Amino acid sequence: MAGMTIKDIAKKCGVGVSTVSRAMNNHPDINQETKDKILRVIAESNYIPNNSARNLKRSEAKAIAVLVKGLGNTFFGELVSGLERECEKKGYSCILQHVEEQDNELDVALYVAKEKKPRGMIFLGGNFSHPKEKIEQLGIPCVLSTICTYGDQEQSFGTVSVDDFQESRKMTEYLLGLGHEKIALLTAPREDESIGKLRLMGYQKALSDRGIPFREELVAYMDASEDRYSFATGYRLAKKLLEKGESFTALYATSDTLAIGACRALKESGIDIPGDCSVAGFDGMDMGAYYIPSITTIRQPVEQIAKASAGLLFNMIKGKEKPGKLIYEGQLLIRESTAKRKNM
Amino acid sequence: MAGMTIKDIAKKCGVGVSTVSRAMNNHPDINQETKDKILRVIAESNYIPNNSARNLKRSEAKAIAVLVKGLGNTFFGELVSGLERECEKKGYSCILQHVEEQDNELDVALYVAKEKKPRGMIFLGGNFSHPKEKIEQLGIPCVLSTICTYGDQEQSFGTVSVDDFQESRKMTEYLLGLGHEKIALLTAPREDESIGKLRLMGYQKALSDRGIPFREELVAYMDASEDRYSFATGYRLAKKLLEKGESFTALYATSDTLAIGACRALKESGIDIPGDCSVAGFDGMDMGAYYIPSITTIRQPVEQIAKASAGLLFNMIKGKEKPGKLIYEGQLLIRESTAKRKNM
DNA sequence: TTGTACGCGTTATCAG
DNA sequence: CTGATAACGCGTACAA
Repeated sequence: MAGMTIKDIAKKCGVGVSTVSRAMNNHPDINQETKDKILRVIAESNYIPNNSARNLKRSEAKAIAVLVKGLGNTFFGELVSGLERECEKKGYSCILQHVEEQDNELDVALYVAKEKKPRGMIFLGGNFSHPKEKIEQLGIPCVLSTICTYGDQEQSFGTVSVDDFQESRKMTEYLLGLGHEKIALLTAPREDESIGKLRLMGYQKALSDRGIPFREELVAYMDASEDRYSFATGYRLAKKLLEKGESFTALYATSDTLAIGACRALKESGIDIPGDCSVAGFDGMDMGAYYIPSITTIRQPVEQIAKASAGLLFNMIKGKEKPGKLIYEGQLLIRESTAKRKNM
Repeated sequence: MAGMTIKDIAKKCGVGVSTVSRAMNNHPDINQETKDKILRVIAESNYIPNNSARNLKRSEAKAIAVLVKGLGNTFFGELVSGLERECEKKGYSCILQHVEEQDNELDVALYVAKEKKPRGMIFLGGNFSHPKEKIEQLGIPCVLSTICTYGDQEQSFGTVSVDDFQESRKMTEYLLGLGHEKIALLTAPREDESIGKLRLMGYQKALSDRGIPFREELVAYMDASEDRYSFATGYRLAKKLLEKGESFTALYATSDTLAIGACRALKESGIDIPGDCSVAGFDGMDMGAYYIPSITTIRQPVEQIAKASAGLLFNMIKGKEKPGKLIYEGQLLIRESTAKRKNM
């Protein structure tokens, strides 16, 4: 039977609908025997409770929602798994919602909030430059994971991430330490005001600390409308740099995908990695370890970030904690794609 | 204001709820002026209709659901985009639902069917060996995309894919044509009854056509409980083969991810690709093109499959077409990772 | 063209 | 411990 409802089950068991409801939702006030019987009948009948009706009725679900913008970012996978584990521990369920690259994550969030009534929300990906007012309209605590916002203003949401500025600086310093001075940079669009900007600034800071002038010609910015963090973009940007005839002995891409795309472009120009040019990425994606050469990168501490994000959010839900900024340290993974500059 | 309902909007506009409903749902019987006014008020008020209530009330949504099992499979991204495009053309909306690797896709399907009331469903990924009865309980037309089921029994669902048997045979023949006779194979668990089995059979067939005996020692099967199509698995399986001391001049992995993992393992053993050993994959993932060396593979015609899947499903919905098997041809992409056997 | 009233499947409240 | 019944917010038949 297809369209079964709680009523059908009630009839089958010879009880009232509320008793069935109690059985399903682990309510305390119910006789164990009746409960067992009802659950058995439910299992036999392939009955599936209607979630729409549930959500409609329920004032607040014991759940949090996780909004993921932009798939393909493999490292979100791990993050999500970690988040799910934490939810389970707390007895919360975890609503996963994907947001298309071109969609506005906050609009989606508003819908999800209304439909699923979660008690809190975690955002992965996206730039997240939204008017404060609109965020507050959500009416539930929010945590941005992996997205470190630029600036220090009081925020209405929590934030858990690495310090993109410092980590980027760390990577640049590592490359400088290898003797590279002409370091090409592949990065987010000029307009970017979050991660991209911070990573760019970290790069600039490291240079200036060494008294090396920042050279705009060595930076390839993504196109705001067309590009994403993808292999193709990395390839295109590196190609562009090469065609302009820029000379550099290292290339630092602000994501591992970009780095891999760039490697291909370098290879096609007959440039050996790391012999002629070192290449570094950012994120610590799985696949960088399997690439040939394996990619030097900054690994984001995914488990920690997941755990901390969930922890912060749960505390915010309980009113125990105010939205704050949590920073975790990334790990510089030195692999095959980087080496000392030749002729030093 | 947070919890706004259709009533609030009605009050604000001085009209009845049904008029508001009509305005929102593009009903014909409504005065253009009142409609405009209502829509304006809605926009100003940040009102969001409650989807749970909508779904509860609506008998059937003009939508199809797409269930994706196992992210990480980059090539599903393209497929989903294609599907979405086709839906839009038909005026359908497209409900995307992710299924965890360890979850049962059919259970999820049952939930989604009940909650969102789509008119049809498309399944991506998974093995899909489910009892016919349970599938029929879904009560709506289903299409498996990319999953070609083994056997020829009459099915209750449609199927759009490449012919995994033939394509696998094609790849093996290509490798044989290069002079390779000892071809290692990285493939699905022994228990696999769908894609994995077909690809294995294609490999065997190609060998036997040439009178080359099938050698079990050259095949590395995934572990049913632990492994997936991942870099790590490819690495592990190739490593295992190497450690057993098997000698082979080509390695055919039944997915590009496996192939890339295997490349890494070969490299670490000092084996040059394709100099000492050719490597081939399957699927036509983006990243295979950027790998060094780029990976020879069978490219699945994603756009065609997406288009055909949607087309078949819509026809099944309209009752125009019975569930059937649609086969598309894959494309052998010869890239850098394969070459003629040395010393021929 | 518009408004009123009912019901979709649940859960929660309350009286038994 | 259990059952009837009132919401939840919306779409829609039907009446106006």
